[in-house]
Amino acid sequence: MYGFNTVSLDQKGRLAIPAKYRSCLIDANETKIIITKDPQYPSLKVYPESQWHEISSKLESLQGLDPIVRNLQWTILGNASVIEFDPNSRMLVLIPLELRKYADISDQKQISLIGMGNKFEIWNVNNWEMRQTGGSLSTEILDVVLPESIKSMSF
Amino acid sequence: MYGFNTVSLDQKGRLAIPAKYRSCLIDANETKIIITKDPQYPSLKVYPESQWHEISSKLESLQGLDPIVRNLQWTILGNASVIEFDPNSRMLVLIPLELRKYADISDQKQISLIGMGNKFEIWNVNNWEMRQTGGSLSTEILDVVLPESIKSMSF
DNA sequence: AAGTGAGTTGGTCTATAAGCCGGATTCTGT
DNA sequence: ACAGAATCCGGCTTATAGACCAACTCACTT
Repeated sequence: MYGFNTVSLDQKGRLAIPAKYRSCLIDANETKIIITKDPQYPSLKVYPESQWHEISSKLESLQGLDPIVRNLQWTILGNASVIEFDPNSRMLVLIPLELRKYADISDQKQISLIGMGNKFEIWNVNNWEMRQTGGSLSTEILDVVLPESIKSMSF
Repeated sequence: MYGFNTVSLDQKGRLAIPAKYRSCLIDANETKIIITKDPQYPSLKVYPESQWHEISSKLESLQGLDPIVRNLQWTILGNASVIEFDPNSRMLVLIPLELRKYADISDQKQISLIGMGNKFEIWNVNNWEMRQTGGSLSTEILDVVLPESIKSMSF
């Protein structure tokens, strides 16, 4: 799952996974994807199930009453939407309104998909453009000094 | 058990566990859940029995005269409410008034449920909204420097 | 230029949650 | 101890949101 795509959301907020990504998922025998918030930027991340399993178990094992850790857990785990799909279908997935609002795509028709190998990201077209050209985004969510324990982790 | 839900309490303070969570509990052969206070924030935590067993035994084994530890034990263990449910029903559970007051949902119709994998949390909708957007909550309970012994634990 | 595959849209149907209601059990007061 | 009342618990009905299905259009390929 690599590369850039511009696709459209329909009026119901549904996204059809592009064929390129779809075939990757099928080849890897994935049957579920998980959509959740990106803790740093106003965007969404989409993981195949196996990948999600890694992420979430790492995150859940981060114990502690540290507010930053709890924030990460809330953001990523607490907003995860698990979606099971039929490999034969078009993989039409409904992105929950809460997540659409977060990524600022609730009233957008066009959105950007960015393939990152084992996951892909969903961006507001304008925000992605700004990020590419070094402009400032409408919001940057997590802007704190991370504890060493999680600095080296990827989500 | 992942993701965000807004559900309603009925006039008597009862909560119907959402189907998403319900199926997870059934799959894991759980028949009891434990509701208790979150020591840090005005919210409640709901554990399936097996998970609770881990948490509570860790917490009970913490010996010492440290006031913070005793506080944690009082808050978490002392407020735990064990609820047995029928896997065939809607899993309607009555949240004790004391706990409803604590989470500031005693006169609320809508509440937020946040799935955290092996547990989920119950929040006042407004408090959750504030937390998400970085605003301040009506109360933050435990805001102290934690001893090393419990810093690494999660409840 | 036609056919195939992908993207998009709309409609329908089912599963789930919310509200209502009645029965049962417990607690209290006499 | 018994009766009344209040609280707790399960079932039933209705409305709605989400999942499924099918068709249409556009673009690309041969």
